[in-house]
Amino acid sequence: MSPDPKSSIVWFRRDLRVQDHAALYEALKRSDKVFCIFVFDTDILERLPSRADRRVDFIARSVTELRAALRAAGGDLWVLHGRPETVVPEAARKAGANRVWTNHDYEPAARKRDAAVEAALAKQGIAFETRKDQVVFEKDEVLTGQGTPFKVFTAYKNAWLDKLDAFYLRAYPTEKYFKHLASPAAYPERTREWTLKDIGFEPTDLDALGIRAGMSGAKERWMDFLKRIDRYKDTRDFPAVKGPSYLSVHLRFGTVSIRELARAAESRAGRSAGADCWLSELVWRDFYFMILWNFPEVERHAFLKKYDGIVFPGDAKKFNAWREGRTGYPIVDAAMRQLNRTGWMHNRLRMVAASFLVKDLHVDWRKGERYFAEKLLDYDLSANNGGWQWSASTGCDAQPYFRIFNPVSQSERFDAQGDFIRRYVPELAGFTGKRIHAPWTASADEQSVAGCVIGRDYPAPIVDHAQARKTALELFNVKS
DNA sequence: TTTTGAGTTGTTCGA
DNA sequence: GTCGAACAACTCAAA
Repeated sequence: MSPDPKSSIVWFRRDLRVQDHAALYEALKRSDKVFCIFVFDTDILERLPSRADRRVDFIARSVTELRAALRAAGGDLWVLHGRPETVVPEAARKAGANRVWTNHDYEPAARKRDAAVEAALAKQGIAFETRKDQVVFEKDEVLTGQGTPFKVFTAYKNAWLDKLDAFYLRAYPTEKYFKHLASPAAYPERTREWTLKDIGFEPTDLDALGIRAGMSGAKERWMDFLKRIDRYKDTRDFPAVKGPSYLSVHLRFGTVSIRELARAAESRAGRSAGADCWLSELVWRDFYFMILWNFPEVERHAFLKKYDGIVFPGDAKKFNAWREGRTGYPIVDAAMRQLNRTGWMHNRLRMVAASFLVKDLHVDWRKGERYFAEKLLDYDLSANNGGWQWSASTGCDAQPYFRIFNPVSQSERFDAQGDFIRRYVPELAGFTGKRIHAPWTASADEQSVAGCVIGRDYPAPIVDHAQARKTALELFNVKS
């Protein structure tokens, strides 16, 4: 059947919503009939170590909600399972579409995938159209006066804020054109109710963790954060306090629009220190997407080339102790146990844990970065890599490498009462607020009273921070 | 081309 | 407890 010139496909990926969606809006506006698809990519799924995967579960739930929303709008969602370069062209052909719309993805692997899909579509005479959607400003929109990408954040942020206006924050009113959604009956195959089991996966503990997927889950967290946004600056650094937005996972999968969030923050600009501070975090997000696009080699290499050749002597024993939360440094162990148990870690602790692995245990930052990638529900290559390289002093605008976090003073500053530590390292709960940060300094009597003998009930520190700090300084003292 | 000011989130030391 | 300086010298971005 020859393609109907007025039919197109919208391919949903990390943009699992119907409102304010760039590719969906463009497709609806320019076509008479729009078919929606989502692809469970077997190239990705087959590499996952477990059949019970929180991210797959989160996506599946979000896809289910997306399908219901599209159905309510008169359309449908066709859920496919296979390799995108095969199933996307096949779907386009079956639907008689001559155009496939999707939103930009900036990760190296995704860029490769999209190039392959585009080539496969071109062979069939089908166009591939993409739009910016997951960031406010993308790869080449905010540049230095020289037309080059920024490499330091503050200058980037100033230019970003200068350029920002209502145009860039406008919502794409998809609902205006919902009448162009292809009706369920128009789909070449009956789409059906669909579950995790269909792709060989199992449900996880998202409910027990209080994580609600989909647009409704995003909205719930967003409404809750709006009540707290003015206090964000003062509360965000304390892991025992409900300070963050907890929206990272929703930004990861696009169950909420970045424009909607930035618009709300921007509308408070200058009147709310909390909103200004949070907007700045959204700028960081754009910044790291921009860096990853312009310098894709950072995925595997140090951004600062002079540090790329460092051989990190930290061994598997140390790495395993870090992973399992038994380094003997309570704040680090609590952070790692939070990650292992919940798939999330507070931002302050991501820095503490990363600094500790690299600067105290002298393990290559890439190993830590990969471990976070495996565990974090909100894992995003750009932000995770950027954050790790920043902590490791190998990244953008590395301040001098001798800025090394002290795990005890960080603990005293940001978890003063030890509430967070007690939550995740209950064996230390008997120690007083002061001692809990460095329990090895407690006397035998104190340990006995606390019901926790160091070296028996909780590990003694596996490294001495002062000594490890010196070693790190030597490790990084390389000539450019 | 040269100059100038500045760089997310810090720590330690000594007064 | 608090404060300022040192950490060591480089890179970035704009003027």
